Amino acid sequence: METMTAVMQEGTFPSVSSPSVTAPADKAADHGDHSACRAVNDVLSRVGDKWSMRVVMNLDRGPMRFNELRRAIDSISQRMLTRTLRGLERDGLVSRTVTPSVPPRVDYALTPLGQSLREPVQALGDWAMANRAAVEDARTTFDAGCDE
Amino acid sequence: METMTAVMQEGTFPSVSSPSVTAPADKAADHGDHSACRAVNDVLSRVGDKWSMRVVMNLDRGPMRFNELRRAIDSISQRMLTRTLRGLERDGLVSRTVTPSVPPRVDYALTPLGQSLREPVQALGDWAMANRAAVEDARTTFDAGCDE
DNA sequence: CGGGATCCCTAGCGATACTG
DNA sequence: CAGTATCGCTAGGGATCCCG
Repeated sequence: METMTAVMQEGTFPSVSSPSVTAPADKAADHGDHSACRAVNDVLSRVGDKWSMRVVMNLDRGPMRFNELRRAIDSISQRMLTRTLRGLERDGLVSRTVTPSVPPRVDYALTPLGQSLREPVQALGDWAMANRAAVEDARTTFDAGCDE
Repeated sequence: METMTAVMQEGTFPSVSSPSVTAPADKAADHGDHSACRAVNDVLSRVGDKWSMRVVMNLDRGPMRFNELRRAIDSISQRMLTRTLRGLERDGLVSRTVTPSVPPRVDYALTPLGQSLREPVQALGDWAMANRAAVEDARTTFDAGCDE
């Protein structure tokens, strides 16, 4: 077995409501809500994972079987689909339903928790769509200025 | 992302390896929106990166110098801070300002683009905070049922 | 102080091949 | 069909030393 999501120890994340944009030189260290940071880092790992969100997005349209998902995502290897689904299942984002028929049938579906995750992820997706041009442009500019 | 090969020598920083844009015009891969998927995967990689968001969150409180950031994030290595900042700068999320004084001074700050990213990320952070108990519970249950 | 260059170890992931 | 198991590669990332 293995630990899929690397849990870290400290840092800062939510509750960043100190808009002292012009006043540095004070405490530089994070203010320690360790558990909060861990949770955020945790979900970020899930989301940032190469395949998790692809799976979630596909599952959004209803339950799917293993190879159905495999074909839908297309470029994913069978190994990674298995591992990704296990991770999502472990986190309670996806449910796994086995139907012991003659060819065994397994359906994967989003749990309510999984569905609720879709919303903030969608927001991030919207940001990506809205700003990808800016980002790509910045990249081009940066690369050019670096090499010239 | 295709032009990022000659810029660095030790391996270019983040980015999603190859978003499965294998060329065939049809093939009925995902559900249509290839470019959208690529953009989302892209930003997801940034966000899911171990350090990027930590840096962004710290920078939210105003410009900071290199070692100031280093101390703030604390567990980050100098190498990763450099690389993370480069990546964020390349994507236009962070600006780098050099002041050629006797001890050289370099300030990093969030660009407007970087600040705008904070919002959807915050939403994700909120989700994490709201559901971390559910996730941890699911994990415990899963692990127990798996090993018992 | 800021950051490039090296060394090296580990996790992530893809490609088979095999099983119920 | 739905996995599990094994191998091997490479990108991620920590530690260290060095330089302007």
